[in-house]
Amino acid sequence: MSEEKSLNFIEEIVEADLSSGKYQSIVTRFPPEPNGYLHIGHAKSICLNFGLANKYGGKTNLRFDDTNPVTEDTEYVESIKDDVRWLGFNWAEERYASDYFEQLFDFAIKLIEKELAYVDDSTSEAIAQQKGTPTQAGTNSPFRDRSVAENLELFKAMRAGQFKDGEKVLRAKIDMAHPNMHMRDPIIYRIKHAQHHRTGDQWCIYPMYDFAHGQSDAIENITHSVCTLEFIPHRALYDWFIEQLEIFPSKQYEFARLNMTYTVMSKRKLLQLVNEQHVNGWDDPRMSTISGMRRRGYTAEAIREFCDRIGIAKRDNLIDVGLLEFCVREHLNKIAVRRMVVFDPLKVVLTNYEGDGEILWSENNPEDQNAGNRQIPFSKELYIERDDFMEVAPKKYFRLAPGQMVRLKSAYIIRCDEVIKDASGMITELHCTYIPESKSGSDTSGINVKGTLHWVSARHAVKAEVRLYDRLFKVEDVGNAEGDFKDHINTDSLEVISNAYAEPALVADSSDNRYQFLRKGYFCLDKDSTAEKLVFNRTVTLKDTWAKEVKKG
RNA sequence: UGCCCGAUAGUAUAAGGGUAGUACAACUGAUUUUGGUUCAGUAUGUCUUGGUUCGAAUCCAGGUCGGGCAACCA
Repeated sequence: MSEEKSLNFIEEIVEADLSSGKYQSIVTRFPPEPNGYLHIGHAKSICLNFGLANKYGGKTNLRFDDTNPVTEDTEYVESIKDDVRWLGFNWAEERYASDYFEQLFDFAIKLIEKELAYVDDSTSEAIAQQKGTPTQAGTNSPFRDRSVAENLELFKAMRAGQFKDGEKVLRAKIDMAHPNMHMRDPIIYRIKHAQHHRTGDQWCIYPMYDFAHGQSDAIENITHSVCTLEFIPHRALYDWFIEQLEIFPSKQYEFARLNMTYTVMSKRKLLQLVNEQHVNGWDDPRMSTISGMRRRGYTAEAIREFCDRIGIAKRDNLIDVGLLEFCVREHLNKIAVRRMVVFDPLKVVLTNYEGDGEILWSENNPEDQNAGNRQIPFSKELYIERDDFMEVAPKKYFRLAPGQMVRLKSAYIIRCDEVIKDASGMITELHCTYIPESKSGSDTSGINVKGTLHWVSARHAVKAEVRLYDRLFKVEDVGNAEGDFKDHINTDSLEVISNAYAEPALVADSSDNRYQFLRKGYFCLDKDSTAEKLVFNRTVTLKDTWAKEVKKG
């Protein structure tokens, strides 16, 4: 008996609509504006919209809400399509609000004919003035009572390009005293002599969001139009247009957008980070964009799992970025092959080791027997991690220290005999003895050690660059922190290790390969890699209870 | 001061009149050739005041607190 998973409030609505017979099947849509790259907040919406259709046997359209030519671009269209596909979703149809410009224009004509829209010559300042305030009713525009004929003529003249930007707008005629500000004769068309990324210079008037979104939903027979909370006050308008235009009654439902600790989640801010070069582009691995997370090594499975776990509700939320990292680790632990890489090398000489060296074996992934084994060369001179040694070790320190023993992973137990320093007192190498009977797999030494270290053979090591990322912001709630969000940027969010030493089995060929660098974290190949130099991104660290212990003191 | 949303452990999210549960985070311990993984366990919660009811997180009323709404943005 598997436990029935509880439904979120939107699934409940869908199930009710299906069981009441209101709909036989559902149609949803994911409606990005192509003016920026998608971020993890969009992933939540994508998983919701596509997830609903998948679960209830419906379909989802990808619709670009491209009604503002000034900010939009095909570069964004392409990136958005890539990201949605990468996340693992297939849209039924690729649509554009701009596909409907002619139809939308006709809708506007219909409204004018019904005396529900008028051309207004007021300046934008005057219109803002007329709107009133939330607590104060607005006032009518002096152009509100133009005749249908005059409105028709003027609106067509607007389309024909007879006016300059801002000279005239088309407004819905509703109620300037309405308690909902959005119902106070909202602007539905404005003049913009601008090149549109798809329609070129075909149009010089463009519909506003409120006059495009709901109608586009209706045209596509969207049954459940899911959006975020800030559109709640728009719903009245959404419904009003559908009713007046007598078109398919799509319904809008709102859920709370995703906020995440140590992260900004607005296209405007992300754009600013890119433009002002606080990061290296939209796909910088520190960015909360889908493309950034992809480059960093997060998997689509992990992101989908995350979206599933955070749930859907209507209250504002701030999700711990740690949950995302948990999902990433959880997936990577199962699929990543293990390799040993030393970031900050300290030479170890095995004084009693004779011969040219030998080949040892180690498992590629202890979580997955099918992942097989690999060969690792072992020799007299090795590198270990500098902070895996302490001259004066505290209690409970299981790593190397003078006189102390540790196991080298998949190799032998060694004991530290002597610490070699240079003139400045800097430790340059460790002289150790190895225990021949302690070889992994055939250990007859009877020695038990608490610590196991990763290592590489000095002679066989391969150099690689490793990029370590930390959170981009220093404060938890960036959105509500004092001052400008850029004041809180973590200037130490990128650390580059240009000469890490890797075992020779680390010959990455694709960023689809996921690695766990033993005791270090999960890594993937970066696109900056060349034949001469491999570059790895740290996707996420391993959980580190020892570091926590040290911190506690 | 108008209209609209919301309020359950630290953070999220369930329970739809009948035992407040789950996950992450935290903390104990066990296992471990990764101080990883896994496993076992602990602590912490219904905004408030009334009402309805045998019984309220849930229904009703008042309050409090938080958020949104006055772009020719979406």
